[in-house]
Amino acid sequence: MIEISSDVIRGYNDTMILNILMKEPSYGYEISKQIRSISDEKYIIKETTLYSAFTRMEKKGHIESFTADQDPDGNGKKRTYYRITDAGKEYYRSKCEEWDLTKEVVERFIEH
Amino acid sequence: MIEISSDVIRGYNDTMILNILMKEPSYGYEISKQIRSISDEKYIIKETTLYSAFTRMEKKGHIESFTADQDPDGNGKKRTYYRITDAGKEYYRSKCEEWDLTKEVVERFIEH
DNA sequence: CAGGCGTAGTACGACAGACGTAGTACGACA
DNA sequence: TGTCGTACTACGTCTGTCGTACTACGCCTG
Repeated sequence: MIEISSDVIRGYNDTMILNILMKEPSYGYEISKQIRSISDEKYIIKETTLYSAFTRMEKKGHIESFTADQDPDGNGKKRTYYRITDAGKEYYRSKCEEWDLTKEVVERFIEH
Repeated sequence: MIEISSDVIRGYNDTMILNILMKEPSYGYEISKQIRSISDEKYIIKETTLYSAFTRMEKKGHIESFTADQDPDGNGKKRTYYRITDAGKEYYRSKCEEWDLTKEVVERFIEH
Protein backbone atom coordinates (compact mmCIF):
# COMPACT_ATOMS: atom_id res chain seq x y z
CA MET A 1 0.00 0.00 0.00
CA ILE A 2 1.21 3.44 -0.92
CA GLU A 3 1.75 5.79 1.96
CA ILE A 4 1.60 9.51 1.92
CA SER A 5 4.96 10.91 2.86
CA SER A 6 4.95 13.89 5.13
CA ASP A 7 7.06 15.97 2.79
CA VAL A 8 4.27 15.86 0.30
CA ILE A 9 1.57 16.88 2.68
CA ARG A 10 3.88 19.27 4.55
CA GLY A 11 2.32 22.41 3.21
CA TYR A 12 -1.17 21.21 4.10
CA ASN A 13 -1.07 20.15 7.71
CA ASP A 14 -2.19 23.58 8.86
CA THR A 15 -4.92 23.63 6.23
CA MET A 16 -6.27 20.25 7.33
CA ILE A 17 -6.37 21.35 10.94
CA LEU A 18 -8.13 24.57 9.99
CA ASN A 19 -10.63 22.66 7.91
CA ILE A 20 -11.65 20.68 10.99
CA LEU A 21 -11.79 23.82 13.13
CA MET A 22 -14.03 25.51 10.54
CA LYS A 23 -16.83 23.22 11.70
CA GLU A 24 -16.36 23.68 15.44
CA PRO A 25 -13.66 24.18 18.07
CA SER A 26 -11.75 21.04 18.90
CA TYR A 27 -8.62 19.76 20.63
CA GLY A 28 -5.49 17.87 19.68
CA TYR A 29 -6.41 14.29 20.26
CA GLU A 30 -9.77 14.65 18.58
CA ILE A 31 -8.33 16.47 15.56
CA SER A 32 -5.72 13.79 15.12
CA LYS A 33 -8.42 11.11 15.10
CA GLN A 34 -10.47 13.09 12.61
CA ILE A 35 -7.59 13.53 10.19
CA ARG A 36 -7.03 9.82 10.43
CA SER A 37 -10.63 8.91 9.73
CA ILE A 38 -11.32 11.53 7.05
CA SER A 39 -8.27 10.27 5.16
CA ASP A 40 -9.33 6.63 5.62
CA GLU A 41 -6.20 5.95 7.68
CA LYS A 42 -4.06 7.08 4.75
CA TYR A 43 -2.63 9.97 6.65
CA ILE A 44 -1.82 9.85 10.34
CA ILE A 45 -0.42 13.07 11.69
CA LYS A 46 2.32 12.75 14.29
CA GLU A 47 1.60 14.15 17.74
CA THR A 48 4.63 16.40 17.72
CA THR A 49 3.73 17.74 14.30
CA LEU A 50 0.21 18.47 15.41
CA TYR A 51 1.01 20.19 18.68
CA SER A 52 3.78 22.27 17.17
CA ALA A 53 1.31 23.31 14.47
CA PHE A 54 -1.00 24.61 17.21
CA THR A 55 1.76 26.73 18.73
CA ARG A 56 2.75 28.11 15.34
CA MET A 57 -0.81 28.87 14.28
CA GLU A 58 -1.68 30.52 17.53
CA LYS A 59 1.37 32.78 17.21
CA LYS A 60 0.25 33.70 13.71
CA GLY A 61 -3.22 34.48 15.03
CA HIS A 62 -4.98 31.82 12.98
CA ILE A 63 -6.34 30.01 16.02
CA GLU A 64 -7.09 30.77 19.67
CA SER A 65 -6.87 28.37 22.57
CA PHE A 66 -9.08 28.02 25.61
CA THR A 67 -9.53 25.35 28.23
CA ALA A 68 -12.73 23.52 28.96
CA ASP A 69 -13.88 20.57 30.97
CA GLN A 70 -13.44 17.19 29.46
CA ASP A 71 -16.92 16.09 30.50
CA PRO A 72 -19.95 18.38 30.59
CA ASP A 73 -20.76 16.85 33.97
CA GLY A 74 -17.51 18.54 34.84
CA ASN A 75 -15.09 16.52 36.84
CA GLY A 76 -11.99 18.60 37.23
CA LYS A 77 -10.21 17.45 34.07
CA LYS A 78 -9.48 20.10 31.49
CA ARG A 79 -8.55 20.01 27.84
CA THR A 80 -7.01 22.63 25.60
CA TYR A 81 -9.41 23.52 22.83
CA TYR A 82 -8.70 25.56 19.73
CA ARG A 83 -10.99 27.86 17.83
CA ILE A 84 -10.33 29.30 14.38
CA THR A 85 -10.10 33.10 14.17
CA ASP A 86 -11.26 35.34 11.34
CA ALA A 87 -7.68 35.62 10.17
CA GLY A 88 -7.52 31.84 10.25
CA LYS A 89 -10.63 31.54 8.09
CA GLU A 90 -9.16 34.00 5.64
CA TYR A 91 -5.92 32.03 5.58
CA TYR A 92 -7.79 28.77 5.10
CA ARG A 93 -9.67 30.14 2.10
CA SER A 94 -6.49 31.42 0.49
CA LYS A 95 -4.87 28.04 1.01
CA CYS A 96 -7.81 26.38 -0.72
CA GLU A 97 -7.35 28.62 -3.72
CA GLU A 98 -3.65 27.97 -3.69
CA TRP A 99 -4.31 24.27 -3.64
CA ASP A 100 -6.35 24.42 -6.83
CA LEU A 101 -3.50 26.15 -8.58
CA THR A 102 -0.84 23.86 -7.16
CA LYS A 103 -2.80 20.78 -8.11
CA GLU A 104 -3.09 21.97 -11.68
CA VAL A 105 0.60 22.72 -11.91
CA VAL A 106 1.87 19.52 -10.31
CA GLU A 107 -0.44 17.52 -12.54
CA ARG A 108 1.50 18.72 -15.57
CA PHE A 109 4.55 16.91 -14.28
CA ILE A 110 2.76 13.66 -13.47
CA GLU A 111 2.23 10.72 -15.79
CA HIS A 112 -0.68 8.40 -15.24
CA MET B 1 -2.27 36.67 -8.21
CA ILE B 2 -1.93 33.56 -6.09
CA GLU B 3 1.53 32.17 -5.78
CA ILE B 4 2.53 28.64 -5.12
CA SER B 5 4.43 28.46 -1.86
CA SER B 6 7.43 26.22 -1.79
CA ASP B 7 6.24 24.23 1.20
CA VAL B 8 3.38 22.98 -0.86
CA ILE B 9 5.44 21.91 -3.78
CA ARG B 10 8.32 20.77 -1.58
CA GLY B 11 7.63 17.10 -1.97
CA TYR B 12 7.42 17.44 -5.74
CA ASN B 13 10.54 19.28 -6.83
CA ASP B 14 12.38 16.04 -7.43
CA THR B 15 9.41 14.62 -9.30
CA MET B 16 9.21 17.62 -11.60
CA ILE B 17 12.89 17.40 -12.39
CA LEU B 18 12.60 13.69 -13.08
CA ASN B 19 9.60 14.29 -15.31
CA ILE B 20 11.73 16.52 -17.51
CA LEU B 21 14.61 14.06 -17.50
CA MET B 22 12.25 11.25 -18.55
CA LYS B 23 12.13 12.86 -21.99
CA GLU B 24 15.87 13.43 -22.41
CA PRO B 25 18.99 14.34 -20.46
CA SER B 26 19.23 18.00 -19.59
CA TYR B 27 21.09 20.48 -17.39
CA GLY B 28 20.27 22.92 -14.62
CA TYR B 29 19.58 26.12 -16.43
CA GLU B 30 17.47 24.43 -19.08
CA ILE B 31 15.44 22.45 -16.54
CA SER B 32 14.74 25.60 -14.57
CA LYS B 33 13.44 27.30 -17.71
CA GLN B 34 11.28 24.31 -18.53
CA ILE B 35 9.69 24.15 -15.10
CA ARG B 36 8.94 27.81 -15.46
CA SER B 37 7.34 27.48 -18.86
CA ILE B 38 5.46 24.23 -18.23
CA SER B 39 3.90 25.84 -15.16
CA ASP B 40 3.08 29.04 -17.09
CA GLU B 41 5.40 31.04 -14.83
CA LYS B 42 3.40 29.91 -11.82
CA TYR B 43 6.29 28.07 -10.31
CA ILE B 44 9.86 29.27 -10.55
CA ILE B 45 12.31 26.96 -8.87
CA LYS B 46 15.19 28.65 -7.05
CA GLU B 47 18.68 27.92 -8.30
CA THR B 48 19.90 26.68 -4.95
CA THR B 49 16.89 24.40 -4.60
CA LEU B 50 17.50 22.97 -8.05
CA TYR B 51 21.21 22.36 -7.75
CA SER B 52 20.95 20.88 -4.30
CA ALA B 53 18.24 18.59 -5.66
CA PHE B 54 20.74 17.34 -8.25
CA THR B 55 23.30 16.51 -5.59
CA ARG B 56 20.72 14.74 -3.47
CA MET B 57 19.26 12.77 -6.34
CA GLU B 58 22.63 11.74 -7.66
CA LYS B 59 23.56 10.41 -4.21
CA LYS B 60 20.34 8.45 -4.14
CA GLY B 61 21.12 7.03 -7.58
CA HIS B 62 18.10 8.53 -9.28
CA ILE B 63 20.14 10.53 -11.76
CA GLU B 64 23.66 10.43 -13.25
CA SER B 65 25.73 13.38 -14.33
CA PHE B 66 28.05 13.75 -17.28
CA THR B 67 29.67 16.70 -18.97
CA ALA B 68 29.19 17.67 -22.57
CA ASP B 69 30.03 20.56 -24.84
CA GLN B 70 27.75 23.51 -24.76
CA ASP B 71 27.74 23.80 -28.55
CA PRO B 72 27.90 20.85 -30.89
CA ASP B 73 30.52 22.80 -32.87
CA GLY B 74 32.45 22.40 -29.64
CA ASN B 75 34.23 25.39 -28.35
CA GLY B 76 35.76 24.39 -25.06
CA LYS B 77 32.79 25.23 -22.83
CA LYS B 78 31.22 22.38 -20.92
CA ARG B 79 27.94 21.89 -19.15
CA THR B 80 26.89 19.37 -16.55
CA TYR B 81 24.08 17.23 -17.88
CA TYR B 82 21.90 14.84 -15.92
CA ARG B 83 20.35 11.61 -17.07
CA ILE B 84 17.66 9.67 -15.24
CA THR B 85 18.61 6.15 -14.10
CA ASP B 86 16.37 3.08 -13.96
CA ALA B 87 16.04 3.59 -10.22
CA GLY B 88 15.05 7.18 -10.94
CA LYS B 89 12.34 6.06 -13.36
CA GLU B 90 11.04 3.65 -10.78
CA TYR B 91 11.03 6.38 -8.17
CA TYR B 92 9.28 8.76 -10.52
CA ARG B 93 6.50 6.26 -11.18
CA SER B 94 5.99 5.63 -7.49
CA LYS B 95 5.79 9.37 -6.86
CA CYS B 96 3.12 9.66 -9.55
CA GLU B 97 1.05 7.01 -7.80
CA GLU B 98 1.62 8.70 -4.48
CA TRP B 99 0.46 11.95 -5.97
CA ASP B 100 -2.88 10.51 -6.99
CA LEU B 101 -3.47 9.35 -3.46
CA THR B 102 -2.27 12.57 -1.86
CA LYS B 103 -4.43 14.65 -4.14
CA GLU B 104 -7.49 12.66 -3.20
CA VAL B 105 -6.76 12.95 0.50
CA VAL B 106 -5.93 16.67 0.54
CA GLU B 107 -9.05 17.35 -1.48
CA ARG B 108 -11.18 16.11 1.40
CA PHE B 109 -9.88 18.99 3.51
CA ILE B 110 -10.41 21.66 0.88
CA GLU B 111 -13.53 23.72 0.32
CA HIS B 112 -14.22 25.17 -3.07
C1' DC C 1 -4.80 -4.80 42.80
C1' DA C 2 -1.30 -4.57 39.15
C1' DG C 3 -0.60 -3.70 34.54
C1' DG C 4 -1.96 -2.32 30.11
C1' DC C 5 -4.59 0.53 27.07
C1' DG C 6 -6.77 4.84 25.70
C1' DT C 7 -6.80 9.65 26.44
C1' DA C 8 -4.27 14.13 26.33
C1' DG C 9 -0.67 16.08 26.11
C1' DT C 10 4.81 18.39 26.87
C1' DA C 11 9.95 18.62 26.13
C1' DC C 12 14.02 18.40 23.48
C1' DG C 13 17.12 17.70 20.04
C1' DA C 14 18.09 16.13 15.14
C1' DC C 15 17.56 16.58 10.36
C1' DA C 16 16.22 17.56 5.59
C1' DG C 17 14.99 20.67 2.19
C1' DA C 18 14.29 25.33 0.78
C1' DC C 19 16.06 29.88 0.77
C1' DG C 20 18.80 34.32 0.98
C1' DT C 21 22.85 36.22 -0.30
C1' DA C 22 26.85 36.43 -2.72
C1' DG C 23 30.32 35.44 -5.89
C1' DT C 24 32.54 33.37 -10.27
C1' DA C 25 33.12 33.12 -15.21
C1' DC C 26 32.36 33.55 -20.03
C1' DG C 27 30.30 35.47 -24.42
C1' DA C 28 27.28 38.60 -26.92
C1' DC C 29 25.79 42.97 -27.82
C1' DA C 30 25.14 47.95 -27.61
C1' DT D 1 32.90 49.37 -21.12
C1' DG D 2 29.28 47.70 -18.97
C1' DT D 3 25.16 45.13 -18.74
C1' DC D 4 22.50 40.97 -19.81
C1' DG D 5 22.07 36.09 -20.33
C1' DT D 6 24.05 31.72 -19.41
C1' DA D 7 25.63 28.30 -16.00
C1' DC D 8 26.70 27.43 -12.09
C1' DT D 9 28.99 27.02 -6.64
C1' DA D 10 29.42 28.13 -1.65
C1' DC D 11 27.71 28.95 2.81
C1' DG D 12 24.88 29.76 6.43
C1' DT D 13 19.93 30.19 8.17
C1' DC D 14 15.29 28.86 8.96
C1' DT D 15 11.11 26.17 9.13
C1' DG D 16 8.56 22.17 9.78
C1' DT D 17 8.66 17.36 10.67
C1' DC D 18 10.12 13.55 13.36
C1' DG D 19 12.16 10.37 16.88
C1' DT D 20 12.35 9.53 21.46
C1' DA D 21 10.89 9.99 25.85
C1' DC D 22 8.21 11.32 29.67
C1' DT D 23 3.90 12.67 32.52
C1' DA D 24 -0.67 11.84 34.19
C1' DC D 25 -5.27 10.19 34.77
C1' DG D 26 -9.17 6.77 34.31
C1' DC D 27 -11.01 2.38 32.98
C1' DC D 28 -10.96 -2.44 32.34
C1' DT D 29 -9.39 -7.08 32.90
C1' DG D 30 -7.07 -11.01 34.59
